[in-house]
Amino acid sequence: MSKNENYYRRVDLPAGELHVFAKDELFEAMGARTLEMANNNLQIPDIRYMSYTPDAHVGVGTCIGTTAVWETERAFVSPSIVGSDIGCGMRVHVTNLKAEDLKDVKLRRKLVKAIEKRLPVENHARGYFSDIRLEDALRKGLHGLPGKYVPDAYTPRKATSLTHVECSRFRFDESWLDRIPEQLWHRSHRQLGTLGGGNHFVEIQAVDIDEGNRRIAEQWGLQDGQVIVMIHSGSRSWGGAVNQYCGSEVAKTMRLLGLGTADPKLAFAPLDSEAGQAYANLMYSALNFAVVNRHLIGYAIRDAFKDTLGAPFEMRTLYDLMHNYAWEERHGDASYFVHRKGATRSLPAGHPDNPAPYASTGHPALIPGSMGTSSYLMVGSPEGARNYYSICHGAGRVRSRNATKQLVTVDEFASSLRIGQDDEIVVNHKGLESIIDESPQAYKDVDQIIESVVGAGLATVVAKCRPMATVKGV
DNA sequence: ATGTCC
Repeated sequence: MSKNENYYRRVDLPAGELHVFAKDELFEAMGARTLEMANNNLQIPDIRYMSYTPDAHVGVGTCIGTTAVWETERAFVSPSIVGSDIGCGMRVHVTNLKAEDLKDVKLRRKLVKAIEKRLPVENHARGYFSDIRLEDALRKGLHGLPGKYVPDAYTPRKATSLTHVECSRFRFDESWLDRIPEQLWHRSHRQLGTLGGGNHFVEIQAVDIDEGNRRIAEQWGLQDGQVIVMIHSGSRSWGGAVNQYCGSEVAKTMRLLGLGTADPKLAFAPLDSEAGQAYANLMYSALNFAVVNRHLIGYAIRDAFKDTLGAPFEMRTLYDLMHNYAWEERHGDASYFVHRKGATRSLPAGHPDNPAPYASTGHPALIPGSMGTSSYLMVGSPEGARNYYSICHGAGRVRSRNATKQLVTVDEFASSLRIGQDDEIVVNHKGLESIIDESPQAYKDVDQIIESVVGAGLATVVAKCRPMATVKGV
């Protein structure tokens, strides 16, 4: 780590201050368009704080990597600063396996096949959980699931399904659900327990503990070489339904109140307006969907492991958390409405908002890398308060899907996954052509992102997680 | 991201 490196700067834009947490070369690579977008977002009335994490890049209306904060009493809510996949986030399960148990590439292939059998990954796929009512999941989150799906039977010594999550149930005014048209409801039926496409994935990884945080790693129950399962998915078409219905409501309100910026795609409304309330309440239903969806993906993977390995198998939940959402948080003595779009909350030890099991360590912050590269388990630092405890959400895209398809060959992609070697990262796609836009060259180097977060003092590394097998949608 | 244009 170079001593003269800067990891933070304040950028004074015409509309206000943008705080950027990134090492110099990452900041310089962000480009003028990211600053233009910040300047538009800073024109939303009464905004109190806005920042970019080092993985920030251009998105629709608002950059992915944004944290934007209002005081709750005069808050605006913005579908653009939540992002299209409401509730998108990460989940990690800790197995009782060691990496050497999965050393045989044939076994990893068998495992990937077993996962595909229980986890629909193709476009338009229906989920297998036909006895779960969509309404119950939307209203009550994990508490709306039948008992058999809260699989603590797999974690006999410790119940972790409901306690080791950022939030097991988002409460909201459920009468807003009636506003969603029947046709949009229909799309979401039987979609719980499906992976989705794009950057969503399930990955089997091996843990490498960082010496500096070995004590915390042990308190989290992690050991070197331990196999974990990392899940990245969101609210599928239900989030889309919420955006579709609320998008037009928010647009109406903006016209009525004469609100807007240079970017017509940047949508926002006062939180206490009719449209703001519609969006906030229905957004919470989508957060419930996303948490339940990742939970059920975990449930399916447990069964796949059990089918493949037999033997006593455990897969307790380490944590589930989001990186596309907005909600109320207390900071100091005041209440704030915090938006995170491609940003992860990372609370330090002792912070009162940690779930009970992580009160004394801080909760795990789950940061995925790109395909073929490592992922990270982080923990927040007290100094993270200066950024409302937001850190990065992953590597961050560096070139478009089309540009990546132009640039990267199938052979290059295959070699980055070490296809054909003993330590091959097994992928569920026979041909890599269809997911070449997810190759590592589409993304920034996650190690540089992590170095920036650590260098800025926002969080520290607890473990680096090496990929062994990956399941992707299309 | 998304039954990615019913």
